[in-house]
Amino acid sequence: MVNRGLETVGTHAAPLQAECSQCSLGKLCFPHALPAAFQPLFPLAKEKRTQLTRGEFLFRAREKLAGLYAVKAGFVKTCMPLPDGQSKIVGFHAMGDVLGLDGLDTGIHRTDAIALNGCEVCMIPLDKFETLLEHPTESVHVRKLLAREISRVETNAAAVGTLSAKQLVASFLLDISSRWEDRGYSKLEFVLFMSRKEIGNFLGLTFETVSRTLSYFQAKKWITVHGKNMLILDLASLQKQLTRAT
Amino acid sequence: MVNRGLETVGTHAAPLQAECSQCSLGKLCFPHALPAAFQPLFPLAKEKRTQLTRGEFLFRAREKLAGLYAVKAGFVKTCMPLPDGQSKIVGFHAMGDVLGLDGLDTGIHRTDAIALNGCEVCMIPLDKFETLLEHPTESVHVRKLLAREISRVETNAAAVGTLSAKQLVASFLLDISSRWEDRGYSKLEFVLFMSRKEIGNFLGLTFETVSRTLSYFQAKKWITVHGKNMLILDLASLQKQLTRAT
DNA sequence: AGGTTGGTTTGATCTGCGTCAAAACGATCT
DNA sequence: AGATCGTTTTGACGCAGATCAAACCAACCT
Repeated sequence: MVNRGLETVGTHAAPLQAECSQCSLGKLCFPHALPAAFQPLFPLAKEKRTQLTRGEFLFRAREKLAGLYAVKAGFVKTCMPLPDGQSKIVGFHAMGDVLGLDGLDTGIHRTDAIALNGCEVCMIPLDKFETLLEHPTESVHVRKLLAREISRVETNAAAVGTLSAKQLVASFLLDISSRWEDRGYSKLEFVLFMSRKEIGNFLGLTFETVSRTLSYFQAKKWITVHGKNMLILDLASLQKQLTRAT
Repeated sequence: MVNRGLETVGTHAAPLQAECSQCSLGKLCFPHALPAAFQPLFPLAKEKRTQLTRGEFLFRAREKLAGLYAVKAGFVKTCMPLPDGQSKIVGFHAMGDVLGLDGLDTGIHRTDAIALNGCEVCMIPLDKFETLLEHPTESVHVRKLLAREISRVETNAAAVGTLSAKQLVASFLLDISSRWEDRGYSKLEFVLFMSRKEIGNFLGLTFETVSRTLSYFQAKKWITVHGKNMLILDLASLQKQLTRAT
């Protein structure tokens, strides 16, 4: 297998292995939609709805934070600009996800948020948000949102810096699958809402490698792909990719 | 150069490039020590001081969150267990850094925190922490800490998934350098407080590659290394590594 | 001192994935 | 229908970095 500087922590490796579904690299793609924390926060802000079309910016890096956003429908990607003028996708977001947290410390966004398709978002202006925070319950919710985002990104980072191409693509599919399931859709059949290029960018791979890997999975009869239409035939084999070596 | 699925965002690449020091990959290694937010939070908790020796755990993944910790002296690494029993370092932490935020949403740690050398930490028990949060000013500080941590990890992730080995090692050195400077020490001469293996783990490289890269930098007369003793001879050339292609 | 242990350096190979290239496919236009 | 454009697939090739291996060094023993 590929070993990029990983070390085994002998002290507690065995017991952890069994129950480590929390820290698993399955949850790769979306922030966990937080219905519980999300519900109490956003109804008040319902009036501020926006429609976006594919490619439109919800906000841009280096821009002043105007408020927080919740995705109501459609899909959004967040991208971090790199020093050389390129851009790296750091997350895909769907209904129920909250965006804009990245600007909460400095008041300035560090990422671009771009609509992947026609989508609808609502926003809480910053001042309204801050008065909301005076309620301790709201304050807790926001803290949880932030902590959860840390989990997501950290897990992600661990994955991208560690796994092989096959493992990355597998965990990407599994993540989407479990997200779909959480939202009440089929976990075995869904439509990818982003291009191979975007998947590659997100995972730190080229789109050719993504394509090849999907073809490989298909040859193994683990999935069926036609363009963006995904059908998972053998979930277990995909999951095994994550624990086993290549 | 190495291109792993990056795309250029044409719309605003040019203007960003100039002022993009915020999002730069320079700040790779530590969370930003937050003296401003840190000071008001922790004096109250001074009584709970702990000494740790090399290799000791401050807390473990899957353990219940007992409180938050502040590093007073020495160095700590945080590691995320992977499904296969290995472990990936997600951060190095020094004096002034706050640890334990990763458990704030679920109440359970997702990472191990392990002392790299003899070090001293103080902690705020969870209940005391929560009463503290009733003060709006403290609450804001904590929110900023969390948001800042998101920045750190996200920037990190973008780097590890994107840069070449030389770029990664260069940005690692530059990050430590700037941290040292922030804390009032020399930015050109310092002692690495972690092994090559740990650097490799953190950056997603093997220790051999880290070693080779350091030797390469030395051959170029950009640095001098003797074991863990680092002397930076040509900061500018290291920085150029980040913007230019290999 | 000599021996052991763990970290570091350096060399020699191997391979996964990036790169270059071309063909196939799908969507949208006229 | 055909033409154009972007996306996806597939192939051939090369290279950065992983792997295997051996030598070296420092810190610690006894």
